[in-house]
Amino acid sequence: MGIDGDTSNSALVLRLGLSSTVESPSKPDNNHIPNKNPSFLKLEATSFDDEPSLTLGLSGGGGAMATATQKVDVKPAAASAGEMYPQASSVTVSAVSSFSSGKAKRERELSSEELMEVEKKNNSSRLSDEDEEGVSGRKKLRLSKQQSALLEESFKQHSTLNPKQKQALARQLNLKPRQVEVWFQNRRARTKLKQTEVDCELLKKCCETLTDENRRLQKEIQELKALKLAQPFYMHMQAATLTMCPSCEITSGVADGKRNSNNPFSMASKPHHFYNNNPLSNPSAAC
DNA sequence: CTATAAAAACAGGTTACATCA
DNA sequence: ATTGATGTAACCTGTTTTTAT
Repeated sequence: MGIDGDTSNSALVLRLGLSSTVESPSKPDNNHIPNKNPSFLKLEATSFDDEPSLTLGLSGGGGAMATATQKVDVKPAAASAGEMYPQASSVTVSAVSSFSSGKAKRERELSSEELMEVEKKNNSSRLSDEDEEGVSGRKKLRLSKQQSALLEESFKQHSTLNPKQKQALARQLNLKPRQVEVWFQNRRARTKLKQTEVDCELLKKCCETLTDENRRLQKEIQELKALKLAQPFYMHMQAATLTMCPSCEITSGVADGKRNSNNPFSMASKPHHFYNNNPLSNPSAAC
């Protein structure tokens, strides 16, 4: 049984190594991110700079102060996209305390996009659908077939997006950049999950094979032990030949011959008979 | 040149909702 | 009509990388 664990472990390590190489492309691909901000932010700002809530955030100059103010006013917009902005400012105050800092960070991005998007919604039939129920809690939209297809298409080309691509795709799909971003994140995760499942199946099969092999070898050992007990004499020679596979045995035959000449019990041929007749004595896979 | 903080992006995990059998 | 399973959008948290100071 100890053998089982050992072999499967080594197989596991090997396999994981392979799978990790499969997944690797995402990181190197992300290196286009660095110089995105200037143009990206500018674009965002121009598209919605007439909103009062935005001016709050921007006026902070980008410090902790700015994030705090944005955290306050953004979330209601996200939670209730269909509602008017005037309401947002009043609702937020009560909601602020429950937001984590991480969330606030994300909302900062969302704020600009959200505002821009809500504006769009007035003329977007598909987005206005979810507005109606987005009054409380998390809203969940279903992407249309076309949107999914386009996202898939884009994902095939590159599994990560730079800000410009994200922006363009979002415009094309009439979605928020954040939604595109989330979709890609989830899509990457699904891809990885699938790959992991495939790897897992492979490992299972590998494990089964090794288990069978192990069982077979254990059985063979039992047989040989039993034989040893039954024929102590014989086992002297057996010991010499047991570790050899048939192909090796040919070379050992010479040695046997030499030894046989001196051996009063010259039974050189016996081992061969043994091997030929014993169904358990298959050559090991290694040979 | 180095140290540091802030910002952005991502991975991994989780939650909540929609859909279907 | 109800319910459990499944898929997935949205979210949270921690980590890494980049950039500005």
